[in-house]
Parts: sequence; C-alpha cells; structure tokens
Amino acid sequence: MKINVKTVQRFSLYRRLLLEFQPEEDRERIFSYELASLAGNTAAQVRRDFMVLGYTGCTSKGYETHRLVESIAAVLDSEEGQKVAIVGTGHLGKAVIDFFRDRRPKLTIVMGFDVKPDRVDCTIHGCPVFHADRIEELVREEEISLGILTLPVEASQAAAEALVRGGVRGIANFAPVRLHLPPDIHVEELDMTTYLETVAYFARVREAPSDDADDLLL
Amino acid sequence: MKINVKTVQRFSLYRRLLLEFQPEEDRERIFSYELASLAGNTAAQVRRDFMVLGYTGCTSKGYETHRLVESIAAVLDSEEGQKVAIVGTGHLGKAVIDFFRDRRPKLTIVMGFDVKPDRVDCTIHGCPVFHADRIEELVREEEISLGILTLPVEASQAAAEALVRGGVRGIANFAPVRLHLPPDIHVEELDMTTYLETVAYFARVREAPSDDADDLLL
DNA sequence: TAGATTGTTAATCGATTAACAATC
DNA sequence: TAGATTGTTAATCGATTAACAATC
Repeated sequence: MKINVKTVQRFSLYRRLLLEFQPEEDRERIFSYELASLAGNTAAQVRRDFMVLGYTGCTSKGYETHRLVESIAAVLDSEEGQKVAIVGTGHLGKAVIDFFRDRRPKLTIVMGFDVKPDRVDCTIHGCPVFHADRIEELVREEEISLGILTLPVEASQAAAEALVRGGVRGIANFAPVRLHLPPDIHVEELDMTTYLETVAYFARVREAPSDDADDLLL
Repeated sequence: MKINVKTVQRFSLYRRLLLEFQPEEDRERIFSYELASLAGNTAAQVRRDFMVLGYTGCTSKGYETHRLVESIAAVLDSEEGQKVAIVGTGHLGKAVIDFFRDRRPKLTIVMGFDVKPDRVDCTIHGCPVFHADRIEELVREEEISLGILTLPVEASQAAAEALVRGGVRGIANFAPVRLHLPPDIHVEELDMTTYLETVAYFARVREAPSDDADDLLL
C-alpha cells in the first residue's frame, strides 16, 4: 500500500468533489462511477483508491459520502493540525493567504514574513506579518511545520534554509528554482512557466479535434 | 514518440535549468548526468528525452546547451507565439501577470479582464484590463489562443465559456473547480489546496529520516 | 430472482531503468 | 589506446485497466 504523490493528489481531489457533491434526491451515497466521472478517471481506480483508504462501501448501495470524507481526512489531515508560514507577502503571497482562509481547518497559515518595511508589522486577512529576520525564531516558537515560498528566485534559497533551521518539514515553492535542502525535507515545486507552457503546447498540438484522451490530471 | 503532459513538463524544466546553467570553465556543453542531477532524474532518461527532441549530442563531449535550448523551443514554442488573456485581476492575477512579464517571449499576456469597476480600464505592468463583458469580442479580435483563470470558483465556468466562444484553445485554471468544456479544449487545473495538502502529507509521513526517494517532480 | 455494485485478482500497458555496443 | 559518453535495446517496475465472483 504505497501512497505516492499522485495518490495523495487524487485523495485531495476526491474530497473536494465529495464536499461539493449534491445528489438529486436526498440520498447521501455516491457510486464509484459517479465519482469517477466527476474526477475524470475510471470506476475501478476509484474503488481501488477507497480500498487503500480502508473504507468499504455497501454492495449495490455505493459509498456514504460523509464517511468517505472522514476516511480521506484520516489519511490527509493530521489530528492536531499543521501550522504554515508564508514567506513573501506580495501579490502572490496575499492571494495564497486569502485562498486558504477557512478552506482547510487543519492547515492554517499562521504568519507571514517579508523584508520590505511597508509590508512588515501589519496583518493580511488577520495573518500577522513579521520581518524575515525572525523566521527561524518564530517558526521554532510557534512549532510551524510547513512553509510556503512566494518570493523572487534570488531570495528563495535563503528563506528556505531559515525555515528549515526553524524546524519546518515541508515546503511549497512557487519560485522557479530548485532548492538545495536536506533530503528529509519534502519540497513540492510549482513553476507557473511550466504550467502555462504545458497548456500552450497541448492547446496547439490538439488543434485537430481528433482527440486521443491524454492524461490531464492536475 | 508520444509526448504527454509529463514529458512537456520535463522539457520545460530542462530549458529552465539549461538557461541557468553556468559551467565552470567557458565550455558550453553539458553532460547527460549533469542535467540529470540538476533535474533530479537519471542520465538515461535525459538521453531518452533528447532523442525525442531529435537532438543528438557528441560522444564523450556531451550536448551543446544552446542547441538543446533551441531544440526544446522547437517543440514547446510556436513560431509566431501565442497570446494569452487572463480573467481575474485580483492579487493572484496581478502576480501571474508580473511573473510572466519578459519571461517567455513566445507567451505574452496581452490583456486582462475583470468585473469590478475599479479594476477595469487601467493597466497592470503595461497589460490593459477590460470589462469581462468584452471577453468574447476582444479574444476573437486579438486572436488570443490561451486563457488563464484567476477567479473565484463561482465565476470561473462562465468566464471559461466566454473565452472558448472567443476562440481560446487552452485554459490554465487556478480555481478549485472542474470546468465543463468541449473535449478539444485543453484544460490544466491547479488547485492550491491539493498542492499544499501534498506537501503537508509527505512532510508528516516522512517524519522519520528513513527516506525512500519517492517521485517529487513538479 | 434479476439487477447492480462491490472487492479483488489477472492482464495490460507504459514508463523507467539497466545494460552495452558504438563512437569520439 | 584507455576513458568517457552517447544511442538504443532489453529488462524491470509499477500503475492502470479489465474481468468476474461475491454480495445486497
């Protein structure tokens, strides 16, 4: 039962879809093929994923949505929640803070950091912003376990190192640069250039509507 | 020679790394294992990817970086360039516009759209912003082929449809919602929740430094 | 029961890795 | 030549899909 990045991403998607799921009648169950069609994959895969979760459905009655959501939460969420710090409170940082407000109770962005004097010592949507000099100190004090980098390329490595010194275990990096960090720190990179280039390529190549369903999951 | 999403993402990453690559002496070549180590994969895979590009290196001399960049450009870029429109000019939209400024000459965000009166009829980093009512008209007029959605969930579907009516062929969607569009439109979704949840999960699970190198490519 | 969906195994598919002759 | 890297094939690995008995 290996849970890899792709599996986690599917679980996250399933949860989102289940929370949005509005059945016609007031039934609170969902069939594997229904969720599969929402998620864009096959019913067999949905069933296999649920087996991994350890949640068994009822034959010919499907799965109870609220129990599925609980099962997914048991895997994805930590019981006591995880605190997140964000470094870089420009437009992107503000957008991320706003995006996560009240969205996932177990993942809270508790503080931001920046170097620009006019961005420090204020709050963004209730999230206090401190000077980047204090990253290590405050991350350790608050027992923050995750970091988000929404900084220019040149500042990202130093910020990442400060986060790790403070005790952060995982980093989401929006800057298009590979970070050099200890191997036990999980880094997930998101390069918007790659993202848009992928769209651009397939938008061009797929020009002919002779479409052969390639994998376009997240 | 099937080029799928993952392959395109690797090409994009290679290009970024090659453009940053600063060899010690003034040699302008790179070995497969050097690029592999930068990109975090194996030398064999790098060589295989280059074969797909149709660029052959020199035995025991490696690959010329500038010719590699050209070969990648021949696949990823369209000769005449592709125009992009962005819908939603809040913090995220502004960040994306700023991010792409001068980054990829063949991908230009030529205009933005919004509905809020105070965001319309101004420019952001030289990019003019119009009212969302005019999406279809202006996208068709300017022959824009790509769209970026940086909008709240509830507004995204309508905006996507307007873009498609205007002639857009591919959409990068930042809102956590599945769009219902004709199958010949390529949609790439980016859900920040999924992204952060993935980091959170592996940061937790990997707690013990008994690390078994899982796949963490973009 | 008949119909439908589930859990689970077997078959398929594709991507990655390993290996090695060819080349400079 | 010896050393190193390339192009390319074969072997491995893992994930996805197909299939079907079991169950309600």
